[in-house]
Amino acid sequence: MLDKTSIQSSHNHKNCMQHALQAAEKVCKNKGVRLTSIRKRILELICTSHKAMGAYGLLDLYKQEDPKAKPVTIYRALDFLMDVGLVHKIESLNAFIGCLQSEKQHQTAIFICDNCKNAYEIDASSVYENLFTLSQSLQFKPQKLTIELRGLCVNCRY
Amino acid sequence: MLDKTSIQSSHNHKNCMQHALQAAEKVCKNKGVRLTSIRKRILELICTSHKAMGAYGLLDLYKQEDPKAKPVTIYRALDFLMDVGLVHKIESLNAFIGCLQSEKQHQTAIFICDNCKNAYEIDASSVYENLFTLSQSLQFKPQKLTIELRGLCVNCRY
DNA sequence: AGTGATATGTTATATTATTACATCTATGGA
DNA sequence: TCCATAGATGTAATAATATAACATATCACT
Repeated sequence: MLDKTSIQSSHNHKNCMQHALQAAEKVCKNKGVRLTSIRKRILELICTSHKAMGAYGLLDLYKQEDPKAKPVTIYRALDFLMDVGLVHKIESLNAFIGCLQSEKQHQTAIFICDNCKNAYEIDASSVYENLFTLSQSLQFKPQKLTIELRGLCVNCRY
Repeated sequence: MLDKTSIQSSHNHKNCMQHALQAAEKVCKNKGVRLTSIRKRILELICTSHKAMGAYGLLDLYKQEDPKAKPVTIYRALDFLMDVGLVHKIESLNAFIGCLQSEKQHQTAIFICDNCKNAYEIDASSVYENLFTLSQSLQFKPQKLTIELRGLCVNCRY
């Protein structure tokens, strides 16, 4: 689970990334789906930083290794990774981040710094509870929640 | 303020819309900005239903009245209307809805029915409080919140 | 090895949004 | 009233994001 320390610029990102990738293998195994080499590589590329990445940015990177890659190559990998819960789309940016807590069931909000572009997924269960209650009072049946906060992170706010 | 009754298919939409348009005039006057005829017409088109509308859908409608209209015509109007708070973008749909409570300061969540495509903006102040508290604990300075729930509305869930 | 399901390759195109620059219009001050 | 100018609109081109359709390849199981 992401905690307050991981939002610090100082956190050990190598560990952070390694953990995400190991979790990915585990999650795919459990679900009986295939983390093929393309999919794995796209996930790695996303996870190299906490910055949200656009599909075409990923394509540019991936093309360095496979010049014949096309947009659909990336979108297919992203669709898979999102289905499995290894990647999330940030709707307000049309961009993607790696999920650092893919093993656990999670109810998260995404905090996006408009200065450094880092995006952090933070547990927000109580916010979900709140929204579920509100849904109930409207007799609305929620299926997918999007909670995104744009602003300035602790490293960029001053 | 939108309340539980306005999510019913039965609500009187003519009133609903008229109210939104009158509020728009007021809001623009107060802010000293110009609700020109293009802008007003685009707002009217958005407000004719509670369904989220894409920019190109609006363009098609608007072209019936002004065949020379271009995408940028619509996007400029939408940008203005969003700045003033008369329209909101639904990020998860790349679509727009009219704001029915533009006079009041508001902290809302958007409930989107994936069946009938209606989208309702509902007061969610307590959710905002919750997220502000969470932000504080992360020393994150929030500037814009996006809260969207996709699911099934009371009219479509059975 | 054969079969069916899943994944990938390839081409084309759809959808959403912005840039750049020209022209027009509203508004306030001389 | 006329001018200056800021804001609004016109017009063309293009950027950025995403999907469709169909062919081929690969995996996993028998």
